[in-house]
Parts: sequence; C-alpha cells; structure tokens
Amino acid sequence: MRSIGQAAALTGLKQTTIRYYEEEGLIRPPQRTESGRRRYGEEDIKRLGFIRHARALGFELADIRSLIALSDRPDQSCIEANHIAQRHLDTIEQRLAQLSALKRELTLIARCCCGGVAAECRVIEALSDHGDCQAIHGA
Amino acid sequence: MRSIGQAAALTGLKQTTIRYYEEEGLIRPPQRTESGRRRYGEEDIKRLGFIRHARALGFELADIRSLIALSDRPDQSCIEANHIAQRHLDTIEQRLAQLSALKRELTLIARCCCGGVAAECRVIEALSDHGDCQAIHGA
DNA sequence: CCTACAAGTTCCAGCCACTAGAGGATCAAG
DNA sequence: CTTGATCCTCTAGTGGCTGGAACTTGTAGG
Repeated sequence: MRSIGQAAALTGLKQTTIRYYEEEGLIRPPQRTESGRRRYGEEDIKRLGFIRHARALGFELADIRSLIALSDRPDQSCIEANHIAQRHLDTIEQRLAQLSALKRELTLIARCCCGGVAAECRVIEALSDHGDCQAIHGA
Repeated sequence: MRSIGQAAALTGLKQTTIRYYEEEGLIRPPQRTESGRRRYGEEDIKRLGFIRHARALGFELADIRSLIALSDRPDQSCIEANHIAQRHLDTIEQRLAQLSALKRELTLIARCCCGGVAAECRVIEALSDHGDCQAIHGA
C-alpha cells in the first residue's frame, strides 16, 4: 500500500490531482489509515496510470469516465470504446487542420515585420485587417 | 453609431463577449445613450475586429492587450509585436507537434479494435499500459 | 521525551475566456 | 397601449486542475 505521495511519484500525477480525481469519482475512494491518510493498492495505481495516459492522449474526463466504466464490465462489447477513441481522433484531426491553418497565416504575418515603428507594423496591420485572411474564423 | 447588437453582427462576436472585453479593459467603455445603452463608433468596431482576428489566430487576451497597447503608441518600435507573434508561432508549432504525436498513437490504438468484448479490448489495454508509448507524457 | 520538519488532511479561491440565465428596463412598430 | 425585440446588470457555471491557508500526523535525531 502506498501513500498519496508515492502514488503521485509513481504515476506522475500531482497529489492534488489525485484527490481531485477521487472527488470527481474517477477513482474509488482509497482505504485510509486510522489517522485518515489515503492508502493506494496496486489496482488504484493502475487506474491512476490509465487516467494519466488517457489524459496525456487528450481524452476528456467524461470520456475517461466512460472508458473506465467499460473496463469495469469486461463482458461488454468494446465497440463503445472504439467509438470514443474514434471520436477523439476526429477532434484531434480537426484541431490539427485548424492549427496548421493558423500557422500558415501567422507565419505570413510574422514574416513581414521589418523592425520599423508600430505605425507601419505589418503584424498589427494584418491583425486589424482580416480581408486577406481566409476561413480562420470558423474556429 | 451602432448598438451592441449591430457591433456583434458586424464583428462576429457575441454581445456578452463584447461586454466581457469591455470589463477586461480590452476596449474602452463606449458612449452610452441617455437610457444607458452602449453606442459603438467606427474605431470601436475596428478594435473589436482586431481582437476577434487575433483571438481567431489563437492569441491570448494578455498578448492582445500588449498588441493593442503597441498599436496605440504608433511611434514605438514594432519589434515587440513581432516578438509576440513569434512566440505565439512557437507555441503553435509545439502544439502541432504534440497533436500529431497524439494522433499517431491514437490511430495505432484505435485501429486494433476488433469489435470483441471489453476484456480483450486493445483500446482499453493500450491505455492501461503505456509501456509502448513514447514521449507523450511530456505534454 | 522533545523538537524539527516532512507529509498528509480539508476547504476554498483562482485560472482562462467566455457562456447562460434570471430578472428587469427600454425601444420601435402597429 | 401592447407586443416583441433589444438591451441592461448581476451571478454562477464551464474544465481540469492549481495554489494556498490552516491544521494534524508521522518520523528521525538528540
């Protein structure tokens, strides 16, 4: 059994984050010592690792909640899990496309700064006038 | 002079957002009618457009504040503006790299779902075990 | 046994950039 | 005068934590 500090060190999460996950019901409340300190078993550590990994992949807590529910009922079809992953993948792809559009425009804007005074600054000018900016505002 | 509704329609911002920007000091408080309704002039609309565009490019309000301050003192060097843009570009590039890494891993994970039961679900398994996941956790 | 000090506890506020909703006032048209 | 659109202020909520205050426990050394 580990303390919250050890759990944090093992999973790479912060103690406050672990407590937050408990509060949010993402992990079950761990055992406590007589004095009230949390004690985590191997299963708890595993689940924390799961959450950590899923968060690192950008899943939202709501999705993670669903994935956890799925893994707790191992007889169920995993189509749902795949669905969640697929949906997330779509989101990521959208964001990627958006971001590269941003990058393109921003590169253009940033490149034409010649170091003059702000009155002639292309950066500020380009930001003021979005006539030549396409399809960014659908963000 | 335009009402806040017109300003919103012209800039693509919501009324609440415009009021929020006012509260945050990103725009100066507009004139008011006798009854207290906001009236926006051309300059105000322009500035709102500026903010809108910068936000669409992903600049944070703090950066936008600096950019506005710069454009208000047109005699100053625009190196600062360029610096802000460059910094933002770096952030975007980092996020892009991160996102494509996520996409790669997630694609791998999602692909191996064969539609079986959750106990054998590769998606859940892959999330539990991040032994084969590289360098995502530096996010 | 006493003293530090590290590590844990709860609770509450703050972050960002809005957004939603309540509840009321005002405006323009018919 | 009524109706419905528009506007006003104020408060609270979003997600996913993070930080701090104020307190209690555990442990190691002297």
